[in-house]
Order: sequence, then C-alpha cells, then structure tokens
Amino acid sequence: MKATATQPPGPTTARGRRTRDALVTAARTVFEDRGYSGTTMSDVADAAGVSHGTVYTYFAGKEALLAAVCAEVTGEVFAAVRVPDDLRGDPLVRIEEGNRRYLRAYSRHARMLEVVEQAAAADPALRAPLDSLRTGFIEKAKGTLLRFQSEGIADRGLDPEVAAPALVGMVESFARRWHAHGETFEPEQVVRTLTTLWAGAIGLHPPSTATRT
Amino acid sequence: MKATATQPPGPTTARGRRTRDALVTAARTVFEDRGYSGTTMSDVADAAGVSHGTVYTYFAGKEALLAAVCAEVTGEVFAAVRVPDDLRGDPLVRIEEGNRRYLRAYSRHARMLEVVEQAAAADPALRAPLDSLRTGFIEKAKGTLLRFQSEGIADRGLDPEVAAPALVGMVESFARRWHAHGETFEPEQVVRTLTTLWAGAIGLHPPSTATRT
Amino acid sequence: MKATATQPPGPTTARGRRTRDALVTAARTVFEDRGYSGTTMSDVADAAGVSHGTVYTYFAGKEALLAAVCAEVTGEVFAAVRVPDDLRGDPLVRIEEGNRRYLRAYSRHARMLEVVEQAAAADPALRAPLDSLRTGFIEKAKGTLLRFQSEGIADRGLDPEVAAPALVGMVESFARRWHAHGETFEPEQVVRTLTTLWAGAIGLHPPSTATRT
Amino acid sequence: MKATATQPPGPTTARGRRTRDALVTAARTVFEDRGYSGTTMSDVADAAGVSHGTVYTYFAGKEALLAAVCAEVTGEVFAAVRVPDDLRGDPLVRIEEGNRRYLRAYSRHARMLEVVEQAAAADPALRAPLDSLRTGFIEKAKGTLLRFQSEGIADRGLDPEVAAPALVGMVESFARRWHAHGETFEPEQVVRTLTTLWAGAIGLHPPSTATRT
DNA sequence: TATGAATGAGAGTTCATTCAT
DNA sequence: AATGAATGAACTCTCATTCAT
Repeated sequence: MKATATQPPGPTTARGRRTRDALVTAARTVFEDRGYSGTTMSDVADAAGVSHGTVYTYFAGKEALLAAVCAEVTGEVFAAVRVPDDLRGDPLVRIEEGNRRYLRAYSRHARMLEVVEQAAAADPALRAPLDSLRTGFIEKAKGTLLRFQSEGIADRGLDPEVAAPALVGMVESFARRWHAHGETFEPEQVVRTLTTLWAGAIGLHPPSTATRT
Repeated sequence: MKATATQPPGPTTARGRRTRDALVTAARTVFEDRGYSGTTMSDVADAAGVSHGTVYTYFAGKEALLAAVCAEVTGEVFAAVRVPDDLRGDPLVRIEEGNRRYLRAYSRHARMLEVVEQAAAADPALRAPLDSLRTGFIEKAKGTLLRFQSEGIADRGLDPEVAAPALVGMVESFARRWHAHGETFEPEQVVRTLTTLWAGAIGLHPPSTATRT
Repeated sequence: MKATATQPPGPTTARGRRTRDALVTAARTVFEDRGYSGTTMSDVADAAGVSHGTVYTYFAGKEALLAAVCAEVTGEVFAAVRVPDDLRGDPLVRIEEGNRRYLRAYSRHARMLEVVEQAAAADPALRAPLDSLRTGFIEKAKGTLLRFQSEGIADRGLDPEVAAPALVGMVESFARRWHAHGETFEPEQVVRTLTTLWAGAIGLHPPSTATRT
Repeated sequence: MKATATQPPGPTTARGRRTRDALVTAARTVFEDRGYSGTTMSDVADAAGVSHGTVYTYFAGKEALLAAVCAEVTGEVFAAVRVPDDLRGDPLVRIEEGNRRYLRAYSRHARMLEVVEQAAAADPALRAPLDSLRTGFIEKAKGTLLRFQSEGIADRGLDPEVAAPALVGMVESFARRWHAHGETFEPEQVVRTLTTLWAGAIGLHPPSTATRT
C-alpha cells in the first residue's frame, strides 16, 4: 500500500480550473491510448501541455488521476442510459430503449471502462466506481423485473437476484465484445436481437404482443 | 517495445521437464496470488525453488510464462465443459448441464482468468488464448442454437451471430460477478435460473417431452 | 515511513563478496565527502564502479547502506579504544591511555560519526549504533569511577550516573571540535590536559602522585 | 550549488513586520516538530497562515529562514546564561550558577539546537551561528579560568586553550544527552555534580571562604 | 504585499533481462 | 542445466523556487 497522500485542494482560480480540466481531458485520451499501466504521468503532462510536476498540483498521484477520469466517465454513462418517462408504457419498448441507450453509451466509453477494469485489478481501490455503475444497472433491471412479475407479465418463477445481474451482464458483455473485436454488426439488428432475448428470458407475454405483429 | 526474444526450445532431459513443470505450477500459484503485474520473475523462481536466471532457460520472458499457464488453464476449462453425448436428448437438460459445467469450471479457474484478462489489457498479445476460449464457447452455443432453430424448437427470428455471444456472455458475466463479490448463491438455484433465462431467451418450446416418448 | 524492504541475502560467491565490500568502502568515502543527504545512490555506485541497480542487490536502500558503514565504523572505534591489561596499574596512566586512544580513534572516524549523526536526525532508526557506542564508553567510565571510589582514591560524593556521561562527553566533544575546526593542537599536550581535567574532576588523589612529581 | 539569492530587504510596513514575525515563529515550531530537512516551505507557510509564495517575500530561501530562527535562538540562549555581577564573589558559586543557567537555557532550546546542528551537517553555511554561540561560551570559560589561574586558585599547569573547550563541551554534551534520552535526573543534583567536576578539573582550591571573610 | 499556479531538476527504487561462471 | 551477479531504462513523486496576476 501507499501512505495516503493528501488530496490537493481544488483549484481556486480560473486558470487553475482550466489546467485541471485540461489534465483530466488529456488523461482520458492517454489512458485510452496506452492503458493505465502503460501511461506515465509525464505522458499526461505532455498531452496537457504542462510540466509533469503540475499534475501533482491537482492530483495526489496516478491513481487519483484515474479516479477523476473514472468519475467523469461513469457519470456520463449512467446519465446517458436513463430512459425517459414517456417510454414507460409498453414493456417491450421500454426494454428496447434501455438496451439501445446502454449499448450506445457503453460503446462510447468502452475503452475507458476496460482501462479502469485493468487498473482495478492491480489496485482494488479503483473498483468502487465500476461496481457502483454496474450495481446501478442491476438495481434498475431488478426493479423492472419485479414490476413485470407483479403485473403478471413476466415469469414469476425467476429469482430476480440472479436474473437481473445475468441479463445486465448479457448486454454488457455483448457490448464489450462488440467493441473489443472489429466485428461489425448492424446496430438496430443488435438492439432487436438483445431485446428479444431479454424479453424471452423473463417470459414476457405482454398484451403488447398483439400490437406488435 | 520489446526485442522479440526467441522462445527457448523445450526441455530435453527429464530433469529439465521437471523444472519446467515446477515453474508453470509455481507461476500459476503466484499469478493467482499477486496478479500479473504484481508478480516478479523472482517471485516465480523462488516459488519454484530455482534461481531467477533459470526461468529464462525455459521461457522467453514473463509474457511467455503467462502464456504457458494460460494454455493450461484454458485447456482445463474447455475440457471440463464438454457435455457428454448421453445428455444430448432433451434440449433443456442439455442447456442446463452446459451451464452447470460452465459455472463449475469457471469457479475453479476464475482467479486465473481474471489475471489473464488483467494482463491482456496491458499486452494485447495475451488476448489470444482468452479469445479462443470464448470463441469456442460461442461457436458451441451457435451450433446448438442453429440446431434448435432447424428443429423448429427455437425462435427462428434470432440472429445466431448476436444471440450466441450474448448468451455465453450472460453466463460468463454472472460467473465472474459471482466470484468477484462475496455473494453467496445456492448453486443449483443459479443453474436453474440461468437455464430458464437461456431457454426463454431463445424461445425454446420443446415438444421435447412429447417427441421423446 | 517506508514499507520495510526485505534485506537482501548476503553474497554467496567470491565475486559478490568483492562487490559488496567495494560498495561499503565506496559508500564510506562518499558519505564522508558529501554527507548522508548529499550522497545519492548513484554516487556510491559510480565510486564502486558498478551500475546503480547493483547497490540494491546488496542493500535494501540508502539507509541500509549507511547502517553497514556505520557498523563497520563503530566496531573499529570500539576496538581501537580498548586499553590493554598491562596498563591497569597506575590510575592516572590508565586514564591517560584511555584518553589517548579515544582521541586517536575518534579523529580517524570523526567525519563519519558526524555523518551518521546527521542521518540519525532525519531517521531515528540509525540512532541505535551511535547510542550503543556512546553507552559503551559511558559504562566503561562508570566502572572505572566506581572502582576508584571503592578504592578510596576518588571523590565518593560524585554521582557516577552524572559524572560518567559528563566526562565521556568532555573528551568526545573536544575531539569533535578539534576535528571540525582546523585548530591545531599538539596531541600529547591535549592528552595531558584532558587527563589532568579528568583526574581532577573525580578528585583523584592516588599514591601515584608521589611517583609523578 | 545554488544561485546566491539576494536577501530581500526587511519589511517596511507594519503589516509586513507582522507577517515576517509570524513566519519566524511558525518556522521555529515547524522546524522543532519535523527537523530541517523534514520541513517544507509549504509547511511553514501553512503554519503562518500565508501562501508559500509569501515566504520568499521575506526570506531568500529555506536556509535564510533557518538562519533567522537560529539567530533568535542563539540570542536567547546567550542572554539567559549571563551570570549577574553580584554572584561574582565566590568562584564555586559562580561556576555553579553558570552551569545552572546553561543547563536551563539548553533545555528550553535543545530541540532547536539539535535541528540547527542537523542542518549544519548538510549545509556548512549554517554552522556559523552555532559556532559563535559555542565560541562565546568557550571564551567566557577561558576568561574565568585565566582569572582563577592568575589569582592562584586554579591549576596553573592547565592549558586554557584546551581546558576551556573541554569543560564547556562537558556541560553541553551532558545537556544534550539529558535531553535526547528520556533520562530523568534531579536537576539540582546534576548542577551540583557538574560543578564539582568543573571545580575539581581545574584544581580549584579556593581560599575563597578564608578570603571572603 | 500576497497569492497560488507552474516549473523541472533530481531522487530513490524496481525489475525484466543478460551473461559470465 | 543452473546460478546469481550485474545491468540500466523507466517510473513515480517531492519540493525549493519563480512569476504572472
């Protein structure tokens, strides 16, 4: 472990804020390019156009820098996935829209999430934001499933504690694989297929099926 | 970058074989303990009871060492998951048995797979064995799905290119999460639930029992 | 503080022993030249004619290196000061010979002792050898004083717990000052004076005084 | 080496004087707490409640800051040790009172003197104030001894050039040791013993009482 | 006078890898 | 085949000092 270096205070001047932002942005790019362990503090400083000592003016160390980038990323992902209320009506539409948004958001940030995962393997402290992101999605899925079950339109025999992480994992792992390999799928085809899988998996038999044919 | 070191030839004497085996075994233990980047060549040499120079007699470098361990592990996993022919009859049973074996095999090797993934994030050359493991499972799933579709017992509207990785990913990501967190599930309950999801996802409506008679 | 780095094992080959010795010798010279904080590991490596990584083959760090030098020095000082038994007769001669040897040994090692003291101020772990050296002399002085008192040839009103450190300190601080400044004293004149002070201080009135006149 | 920074001019406004004083006071506390090399300019600035850039408004650098603190301390010590004229009569009383005051002053400032010594070891420029303090005491002792010798109440065979530094060193090194270790002595007992040693060392045989009457 | 952002030289340390024995 | 001494590039992090505002 490391002697917990004191986190520097936030910048107080406009110039400081600008520099800090430049550092986070630069870090994001460089981390995506070279991975966590492949990135040196000097790489980041260079990319931000400051001396490497300056990085330590704003971040206690490499880890804190990644944490800052990570917070930004998970925030963006989570925000991008929120399904608006007006799509609440049809269960299938709701699932589909969720998947569409998730895949879109995940793709944009896939590399960075991969990098964080790499870093977290070496430094468990970085696991937290990833976990809370994932848990957030799982909780959402669990809520959806429970509602469907209580409405009688989903298989009541399913254990939501198992089903929810499994289904979230299904979409996430597909997205990861999609990004990692060069494989080219037609996005809407993917969305449709995953939605069918999701719906079928929970035994969805909505009145909407009638409408859909 | 790295000067492409030539892979040393395999051991020719019995003693050499013994040393090599000891190294692979030691490496496996140490990697699981400390992760890839957390492990030094000396750690491995110490654990195997040889001097660190000796490691280079058998392996071109750290990466080659991990590759050797990785080959062993993926081989074991793949072998452990093969479903015997006599369970081929009932589709549901077949899926269930596949999931059961997969989860079991994954648990045994979860830590090592995690380590390889960590290493692969930093060094893409290590990606290959992981990919081929995953691809193997996906191909199997694809074959199964195609057969079910041609037998008319699964949803013919599903694109197997999307569905297969998604379903394999569902089980894998559940297994990973299961291992990573301390969460305790009742194994058979998990198998049942994942099987229900799998079957429902592909729209399995087995005339199986009927046909079987 | 520092994560206690594991102390490397001693060298096992002749070559290793040679290198280690060269490092200790080089370190001694360089420390004397530049002080502890003014010396870099590379300075030492250069002086020993090895790469700087090699230093870490034998010493866990800078501190361990100083400790090794320090052990050597304190050992030498202590050995050099032992007064042979055949001078045990006359108390005055005994005191004089003790002072003579102490001053001589101290002068030879004054700079290094100063350096260790400097280092100890920043890192209390290094205080130990210095303290035990000093305590060794004080104990010896205390023993001498007690014997003289019990023989009735020294002032019985003196508290040896105070007098012993004071008298040892008198000689030590003179030696230090002598070395630090360029001041040139005639060595035997110094020995004579310090001996007179020592003897007078403890109220020595030996039968020997008769002989001495 | 270091670019000889020009010493900033003294503060001209009342506010400036206040800030400068705050800095010296803060520096004294922090140096005592963390030692010279363990103290950063920011530590001092923080303790004084100013930004670290401000320190350079008043002091050319870290060294100059220590010099300022050091001047204050040595001044206080020297002042505290002056023996008032009305104790000039009895030689023994005079010696005793000198020792009492010295020990008292030393205790109050022991830590800071230690710190300065530490700094001086790395940077000889800081040696000056310490040396002049010590030299001051030695000169005083020399004067005393010479007077006693000329009055015929001290051993005329002693070389004051050697005896004076030795005796001052005796008291100083005792005080240092007293402070450094946790040892608890009864102060008056120490004063008495040191005085006896001092007096005996110079062969004081005061017709004092006789003369005094 | 005060601020605090920026600098950058430089330190200690690690470890994969090479190579003489 | 085995050893372990030697290498040296590379890295993270510190902090005295400067300077625009």
